[in-house]
Amino acid sequence: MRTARNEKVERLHREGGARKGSDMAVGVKDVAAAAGVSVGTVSNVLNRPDRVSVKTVERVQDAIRALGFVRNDAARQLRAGRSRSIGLVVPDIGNPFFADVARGAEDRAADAGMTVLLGNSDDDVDRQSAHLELFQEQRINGILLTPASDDLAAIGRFAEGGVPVVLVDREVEEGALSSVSVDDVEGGRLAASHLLEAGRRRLAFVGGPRSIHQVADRLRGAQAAVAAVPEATLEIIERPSLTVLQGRAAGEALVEREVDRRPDAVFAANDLLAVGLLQAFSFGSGIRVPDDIAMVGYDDIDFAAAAVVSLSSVRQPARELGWTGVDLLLKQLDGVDHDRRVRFQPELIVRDSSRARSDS
Amino acid sequence: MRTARNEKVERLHREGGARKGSDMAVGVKDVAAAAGVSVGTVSNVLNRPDRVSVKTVERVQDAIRALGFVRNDAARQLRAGRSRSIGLVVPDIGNPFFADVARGAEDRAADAGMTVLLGNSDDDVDRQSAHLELFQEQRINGILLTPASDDLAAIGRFAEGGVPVVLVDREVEEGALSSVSVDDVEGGRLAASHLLEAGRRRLAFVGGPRSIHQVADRLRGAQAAVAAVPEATLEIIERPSLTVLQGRAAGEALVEREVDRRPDAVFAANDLLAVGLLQAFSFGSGIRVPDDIAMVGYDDIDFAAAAVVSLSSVRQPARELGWTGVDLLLKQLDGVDHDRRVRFQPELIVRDSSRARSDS
DNA sequence: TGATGCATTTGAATCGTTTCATGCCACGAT
DNA sequence: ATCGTGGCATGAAACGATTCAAATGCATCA
Repeated sequence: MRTARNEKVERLHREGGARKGSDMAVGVKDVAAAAGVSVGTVSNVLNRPDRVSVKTVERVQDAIRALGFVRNDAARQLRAGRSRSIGLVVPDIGNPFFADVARGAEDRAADAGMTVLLGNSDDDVDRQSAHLELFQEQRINGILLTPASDDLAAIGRFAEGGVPVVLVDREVEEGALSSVSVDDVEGGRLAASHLLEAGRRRLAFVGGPRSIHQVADRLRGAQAAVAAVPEATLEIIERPSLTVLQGRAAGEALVEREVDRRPDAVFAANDLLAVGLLQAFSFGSGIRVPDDIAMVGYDDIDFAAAAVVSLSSVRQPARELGWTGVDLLLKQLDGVDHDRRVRFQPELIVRDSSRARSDS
Repeated sequence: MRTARNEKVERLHREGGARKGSDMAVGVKDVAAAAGVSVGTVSNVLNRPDRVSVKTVERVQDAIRALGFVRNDAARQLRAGRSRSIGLVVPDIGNPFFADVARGAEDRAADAGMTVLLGNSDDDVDRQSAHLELFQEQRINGILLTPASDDLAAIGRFAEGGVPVVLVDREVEEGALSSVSVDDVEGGRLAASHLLEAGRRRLAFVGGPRSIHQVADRLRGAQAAVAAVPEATLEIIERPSLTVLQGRAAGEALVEREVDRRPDAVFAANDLLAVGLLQAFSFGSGIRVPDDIAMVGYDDIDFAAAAVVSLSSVRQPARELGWTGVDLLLKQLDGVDHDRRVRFQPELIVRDSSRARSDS
């Protein structure tokens, strides 16, 4: 045994430290042998250098370098009972909003020496649970999840199974689930108030299916703001999804209308809709933005600022959402007492699409 | 020992299968005890059900369900010596192109029951190697990497360390590295040829630093196409980065020019630049797209189709890039002989921004 | 009846790291 | 000289799934 080890180390040395191929894994035992200490000491150097004398630390670290030792995380986490990864399940990483969430999450995780496992659910419950199961096998430390379904019960059960879950962009009334979200009611209020303050009175809300939590909340906020101004009205233009195409269709319908039946301001439930509306309004439609119709979108995606008529939008801190989600998870893991639900306030970014009428 | 195990199982049963809390992990031993078989059999049920009698399989699976057993992947991979994850390191997941790459990679990985570890390098070599090291500790099966630096030597050394590496959107002349990429020279040629065929002769290329491999190639392709048409010219407008802002600045500079010194077509090195140019051209600039200046971008990001003047663009199959990258990795792992470098052909998507002059 | 072959099951050994009770040593106080 | 004390180092045990040589049961055939 001893001898075998030694031979192995010698072979490694002979090869000059930079091993080609990959047939042989260097373990703590090899390092220990090379440094002339015990495995326990090597482990201490790795994890609690302060408990080891300076001289020994150096010797061990030299050996680590010389042998090109890389910790085997599987063994480490087998012993520890937990891994150093967290799972992130979003509907679609291709959606810029979630890409930003992922970015924030990964940043925070990397700070903590943790790693992010990515899963796309496509809003499909089966894909979602497939990911959750796989992640669970990896003994992830926790999950950031934007749930695909309204069936939070299943997720609740999952959370009770011992894996901390943080809901992203979705709150749950009660129970053990943590969440990071943005106050969508306030966002809707902000948008509508801004339009009202700019002197608009005939507002319209263009939004996706009301079954989507976020859409309903944004509408609610807008309604509240409108209700506070006596002569103001809010028309609801419902759309089946939140895409550019739907926005364009909605816009074209408005263009068709008689001029005095058009709203003088539109609040779109997200920026994609808003972009579609903008497109419809610019095809020689006779509608000028913001002169005839002022526009406010939601999400403040990168393109909002880059649109031809730069789009006012309610900013959601997507990156912070991800960052904070992981932060919550980490605190939960450390057993630190903390808020289980963080709610951000949205911010209105005013751009050209809702500036005062040029002819006011 | 026996007794202790049995007590544990009984306790689990008493709690009704759905364990609250998380103080106790269910292992193969528990399952084995509950099913009245040995651990080896449980393992066989899990991994080679065909070697176990039907009756036993059922009994074991019942026990698994009853106890809520979840395989501990750490132990599994410790024994196996390798994990079931692959690493993905991109400059920024917030960039729609890389988000799509990630999407494709994750799809393919999920098909194979594998999991994707995500890392953002921010084009920073240190961040990049931090990720690589972390991933290496996790004994990932391979890495998909869009390298931050030109220092492929370091990455080559890494690859020789035994971890299969697939470069994404970047090729390497020789050596052991696999890659998936798109033929950028051809993409440049396509764009320029298209503009030439539409009758344009005074072309301009707007592009980021030439040190970026992709930029240089796209330019090279465009130059080749232009050289083939005697009276055609190609002006190069160099820009320090590939952003909307830089595009707008370049556009404004063109607007300033005397009319007869302007190009009649612009090929932008990516869509963000193109969007910026479009913006500059539409501010009552007197430049109409495509009548005065035709435009072609690169990447075909989602917004290209949604722009006010819908943008012609050279499509890169981002999702396939990711998908194929993982596929290459998997083949490499299975020892299947296969191409180590896959190169996609780009595709030109023609939209309004480069249609024939309305007054032709 | 015993031998033979096949299908199934067994359980100890293994992977590489961390933990922790234990041992060793040197130095200062008594 | 003896006892404590504190600083370091040690190495066996443990984590949980997988593997594989060996054992077992069972049916078939000579």
